[in-house]
Amino acid sequence: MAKLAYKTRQQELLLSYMSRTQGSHFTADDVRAYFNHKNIQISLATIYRQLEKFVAGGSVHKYFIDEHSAACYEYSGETCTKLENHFHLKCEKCGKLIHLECGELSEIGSHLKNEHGFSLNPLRTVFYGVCADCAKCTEEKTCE
Amino acid sequence: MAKLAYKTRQQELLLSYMSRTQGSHFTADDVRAYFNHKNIQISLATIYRQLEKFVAGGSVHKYFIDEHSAACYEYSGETCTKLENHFHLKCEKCGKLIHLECGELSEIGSHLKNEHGFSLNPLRTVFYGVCADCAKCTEEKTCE
DNA sequence: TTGCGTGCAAAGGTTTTGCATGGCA
DNA sequence: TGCCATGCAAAACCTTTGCACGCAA
Repeated sequence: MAKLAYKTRQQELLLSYMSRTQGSHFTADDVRAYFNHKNIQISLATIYRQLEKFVAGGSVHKYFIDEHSAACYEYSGETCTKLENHFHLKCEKCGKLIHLECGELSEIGSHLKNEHGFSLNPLRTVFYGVCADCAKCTEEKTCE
Repeated sequence: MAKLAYKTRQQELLLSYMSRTQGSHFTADDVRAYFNHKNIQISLATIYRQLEKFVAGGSVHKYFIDEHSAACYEYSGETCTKLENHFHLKCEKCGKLIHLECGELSEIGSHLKNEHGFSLNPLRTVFYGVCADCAKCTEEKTCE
């Protein structure tokens, strides 16, 4: 599969963007907009192609939060292991994406593996539901 | 939100389709193709609009398995409770979608609720990973 | 020099929407 | 009759792809 054979200006730009946003997620268009704002041109097609390579290489993770909106990318640098207990919770009400570090939750993975032979990929899995804030608001009938 | 105000021919068609496919999932285009094959015309726009109403009403569940492919719909009839322990596992290798009934797994929901205040919606959540068959094949180096 | 990377524009596929018409109650 | 539902076509959206050119090694 595609490798990072050459070092290019665009690749450096993308890396610099991802370093500063480490720990949060971004879309391909976020990258384009960021550089466009600084009068630096970089093609969307190139961003997609570069991201695809990083995803294949394992240093960027890709997941989808909203049905047909843009794909989310998240840079983990070289410390892939740090993301082992990293889960994504998506609130169906307010749309908030919660990054959750929870060792207990990773037991799901063990259960799925041992009982069902399924190797969970927590980096791509997004848990949908209602976050604490929205649940509170619904009870109090103050939101929505 | 949109309600099933009127009873129409197209709505009956959709219901008849969903009754026979209960327990599995389908896309909007599956419905169109099925009826088109029988020389019964029904517009895709209508299917989408009808499905949206059923989803809002709670008797149809909607989720996404493949990134930018079509949305999946699943009819639960009037027995919504039956789907409480119903989870979806999606294999990243072979693309297979596994419908899993597991009481233990629903403890994730409890944990998320009690420890993190998050109300999981298992009907929309899809667990990504590698299924038993594909894991086996990878070990034996016979697949891919 | 070799061949990968880039940029542009066009195509791809699914879903939504505007508008006129049709049909339920 | 009044309003909702339908059908068609066009639009919207994100992403991929073909092709010619540029650039890294």
